Amino acid sequence: MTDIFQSTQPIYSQLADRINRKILRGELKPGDKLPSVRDLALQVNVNPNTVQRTYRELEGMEIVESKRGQGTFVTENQEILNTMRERLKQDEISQFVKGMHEMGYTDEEIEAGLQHFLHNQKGDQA
Amino acid sequence: MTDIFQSTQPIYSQLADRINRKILRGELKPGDKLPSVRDLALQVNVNPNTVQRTYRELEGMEIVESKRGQGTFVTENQEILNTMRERLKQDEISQFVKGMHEMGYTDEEIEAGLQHFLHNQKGDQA
Amino acid sequence: MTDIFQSTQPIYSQLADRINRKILRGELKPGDKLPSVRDLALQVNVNPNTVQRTYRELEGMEIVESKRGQGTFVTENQEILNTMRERLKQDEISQFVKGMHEMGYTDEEIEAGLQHFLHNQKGDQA
Amino acid sequence: MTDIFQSTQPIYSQLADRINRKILRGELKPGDKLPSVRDLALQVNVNPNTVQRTYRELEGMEIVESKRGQGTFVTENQEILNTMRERLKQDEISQFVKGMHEMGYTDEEIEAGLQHFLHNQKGDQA
DNA sequence: GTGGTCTAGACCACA
DNA sequence: GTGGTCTAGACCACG
Repeated sequence: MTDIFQSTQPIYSQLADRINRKILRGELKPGDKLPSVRDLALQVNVNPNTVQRTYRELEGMEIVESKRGQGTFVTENQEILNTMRERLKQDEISQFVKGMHEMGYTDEEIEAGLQHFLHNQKGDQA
Repeated sequence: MTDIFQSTQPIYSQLADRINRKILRGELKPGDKLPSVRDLALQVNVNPNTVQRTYRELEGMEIVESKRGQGTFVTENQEILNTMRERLKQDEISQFVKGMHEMGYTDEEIEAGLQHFLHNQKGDQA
Repeated sequence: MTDIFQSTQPIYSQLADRINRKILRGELKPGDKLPSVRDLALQVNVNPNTVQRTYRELEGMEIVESKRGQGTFVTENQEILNTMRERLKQDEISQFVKGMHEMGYTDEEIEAGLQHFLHNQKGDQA
Repeated sequence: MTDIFQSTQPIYSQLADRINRKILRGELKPGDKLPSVRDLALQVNVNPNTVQRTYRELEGMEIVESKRGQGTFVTENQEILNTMRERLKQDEISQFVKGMHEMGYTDEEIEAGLQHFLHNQKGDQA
C-alpha cells in the first residue's frame, strides 16, 4: 500500500505554507487579522483543531501573533518576514533543482534552461 | 467547501507524470514492459480504470505502446522521449518561475538565486 | 466563576515541566528512552494526544528527539540541557522572589532569610 | 492511575493559604470581615462545607475569629499575624531550596543565583 | 465572539 | 509495537 496521491505533507503544514505565501505575496500585510480558527476551518473544510495547530505552528515561527479573545494577526516584525521569505526562496530553488536533477539535467542545463525561459517569456507561459 | 488539500490534478494525470519521470530517470528504459493494469492498480492503490486511463493518456503521447495480449511498453522512439523530456523541463521551469514570482521575486533575483544555489551546493541541499 | 483550584497551566505544559526536571535531576539521562506516548498516557491518566503534545513541545525545545517507530529519546546535546537548566533556575528564583514580594518582604529580607535557612538546615526542613 | 495534575493538596488547605496571603499582602486587614461561607463558596466555586472547613482551619491557627451571628474576622492580634508571616516565609524558602536541590544546585549556587537575580532586576522579572 | 485545551477514537507511516 | 495526524465535539478563559 503506497498511496502516492494524497500529498504526504500534513494538512496543518500545507495550510501554514499557504498562509506564509499569502503574506509574502502581500495578500496579508503586517498587522492584518487572519480569519478566525473556526472560519478558516469552514473555508478550507478541515477540523478547527487542524487550523488551530496551523496557527500555533505559525506562532512558533513568530510569523503570527495570537491574542486570546481578539484573533490572530500577522507579525509587524519585518525582519522575521524577510527571514521567512529567504527561507522559502531557498526551499523553492532547492526543490526545483532536485526535480531537474531527477530528470537527468546537469547544473549547466538547468541554468541555461532557466535563462532561456526568462528571456523568452512574453505571455507564452502555462 | 474548498478542499484545497487533495491536489486538484486528477490521479490519472499524476500517475502519468510519475511514469514519465521514471522513464526520464532511466528507471524504465525504452522497450521495457510496464506493470499490468491490475498490478499497478494494486501497487498504488487506485482503481484499475484509473490506471487504464493513465496508459491511454501515455499512449496518446506516443510514449508507450500497448500490444494486445502482451502488455504496455515504453516506446523505443528516442525522438519522442526527447520531446517529452523537453516538455517536462519547460513545465518544471515554468512552475518554478511562477512560484518565485508569486513570492514577489524579480527575474533577476530568480536567476541570481539559482546561480548562488548551484555554486554553493556541496551537500547542503534538502 | 473563578475556579482557582485547577492550576491554570495546561496539562501538557505541566507534564513537560515534570519531564524536564526529571532530566535535570538525572532520573533521565541523555540518550534514555522516554515512555511511549500511550504508556505515559496511561501512567498519568491523560489522553494520549495530550502526551503527544507534551513530547512535541519538548521536541520543539530540542530537549528530546522523537524517532517514528522507535520512541522518544533525551537529547545527547549537553549544551541544550545546560541551557534548559539555567532557564529553569531563573524561573524558580523569579517565582520565589515574586512570592516573597507578595508577602511584603524586601530584597534584603529575602536574602537574609535564605542565608539563615541555608546555614541552619541540618534536617529540620519540611 | 496517578492523576498528578490536580494538585494533591486539599482544597480547604489551598483556600486557607490564599486567605493567609491576602492578609499578609494587606488585602485583608486586621479586623476585616471575611466573606460569608456561602458567598465565598460561590466565588471560588466550591462546596460551602469546604469553605466552612477552611475557616475552622484558620480559626485553629487563631488567624481569624468567628463571631456567631456576625461573621468571620481577621484577628487583631498582630503577634499571631507576625508568626504566620514568619511561618509562610520559612515555607516559601524551604520549598524554593528543595526545588533547587532537586535540580542539582548546591547551596552556594542557590545563594549566588538569588543575589545575581536581585541585583539585576530592573523590570525583567517574569 | 476570540483563541486554547482536552478527550475519544480512528487511521497512518515507519520498522 | 513506535510516533504522528485528523476529526468530532466539549469546555475553558479572555474580552
